[in-house]
Amino acid sequence: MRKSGGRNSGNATRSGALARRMLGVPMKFGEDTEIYGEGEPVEYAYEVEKGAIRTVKVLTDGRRKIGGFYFAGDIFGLEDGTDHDLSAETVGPATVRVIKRQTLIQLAADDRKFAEELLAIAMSDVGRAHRHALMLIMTAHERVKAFFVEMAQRIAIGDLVQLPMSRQDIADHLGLTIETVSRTITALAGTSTLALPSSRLIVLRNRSALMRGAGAEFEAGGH
Amino acid sequence: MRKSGGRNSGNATRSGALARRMLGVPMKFGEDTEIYGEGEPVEYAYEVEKGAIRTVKVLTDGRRKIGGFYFAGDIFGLEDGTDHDLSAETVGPATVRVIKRQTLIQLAADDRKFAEELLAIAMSDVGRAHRHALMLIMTAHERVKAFFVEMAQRIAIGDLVQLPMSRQDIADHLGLTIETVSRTITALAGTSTLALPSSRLIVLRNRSALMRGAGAEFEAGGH
DNA sequence: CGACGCCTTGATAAATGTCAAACGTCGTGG
DNA sequence: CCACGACGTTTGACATTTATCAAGGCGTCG
Repeated sequence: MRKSGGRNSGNATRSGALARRMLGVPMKFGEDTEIYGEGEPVEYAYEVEKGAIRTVKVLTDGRRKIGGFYFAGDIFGLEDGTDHDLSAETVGPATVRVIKRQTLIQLAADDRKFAEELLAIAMSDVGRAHRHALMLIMTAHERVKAFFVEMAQRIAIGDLVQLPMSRQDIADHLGLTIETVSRTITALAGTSTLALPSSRLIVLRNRSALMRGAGAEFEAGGH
Repeated sequence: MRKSGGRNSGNATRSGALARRMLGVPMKFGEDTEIYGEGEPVEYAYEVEKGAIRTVKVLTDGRRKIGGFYFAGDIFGLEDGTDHDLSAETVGPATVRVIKRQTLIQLAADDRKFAEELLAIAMSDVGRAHRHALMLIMTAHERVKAFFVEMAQRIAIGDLVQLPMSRQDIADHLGLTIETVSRTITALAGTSTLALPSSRLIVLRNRSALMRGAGAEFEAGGH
């Protein structure tokens, strides 16, 4: 379904809770590669070391939903229940630290500080999921703006955002069609809110215009 | 904004992680009463003992979003960060167990089993938020159906669902207008998928028709 | 009995999705 | 080195869904 430029996103290797402790085994994955599938048992937790990951759910009628994107330093795959609710795939080539869920729980039991950190990660995931849900009740323009605000916070280098994901991925994350996303981005470029040297390269020209109406409360809490 | 019949939802007192351990102080609240406000510091965690709670966010332009509903046995208020992202209000008169967040963390540190349970609660919240987000990308009909499927799982007594919340609450939870919700419910009653003896009383007449297309994956995982 | 709030229903407008085609970029092969 | 082809993206015309505006019904409580 994809091929795209093998250009991988420029976000540097940020270290997260696992990397700092040298936990887990780094594994490399190619582009558009499944790391775990929907319905598979939850056995591991993962931390992105390099690249980007998306969690995906495909409905029976073919519609696709992207639960979230994970970048360097982010942890994913932490779910309750026995089976994964969504599958996880690489957006581009990526390196991921893998650790047994059971090991993680064990470590948490032995190390109180780590336990708190783990709980904090789970709770911040709750916050992220809530913000995502909040975003989905807004208009198409607001959703797209909110998406860029989030990307600005998470993967911007200065005013530059190098998008690792396709328009289709963005659309599936925002619950919109690719056409609506494309039109909205064009409109934002028209008002000089942002500029796009290429479709995957976004320059933030006016952050306050971007924030305006884009949830208006995405700065608070900053996760 | 509300007055409604003081009829409180019939769901019995289910006990959750706190009540089972006799933790926290039970407090009574009247209808439509704020338990904590958006922006307030996160100091306590809460468990519903009786009644129903909604978490609310009001956007600057007046739009209202309901993050979720919590019923007997459910825990809410567990957030990371220092401030609440959404406020919490009673839907009808309710009893809520209140416990200091710090106490909870302390307990978790001492009791490994409890720590795991706490982590599981946070993770299941993530799951719920994801399902909510998933629901929000579907059509109005599907969202309403999914809502009733969820209610059927969470507060049904047999085939009877006694809704504690107003149409407006449902609309704000589903990201729809009250009119669209109303029309959709009428349509579902028209196809005998459900019957409504009164606006707050729903009889599930055809669960499979309700599930059909309503996410189709809401049974799996059952939280 | 009357008023108020909630819910439903109807007519119309606006937003977004669908279908279709053209454009640009990039990699491949002549 | 250039031409072609594939794919992702953009743009356009039109259909559909949902929101908005407006009014009426219905039950509940004072």
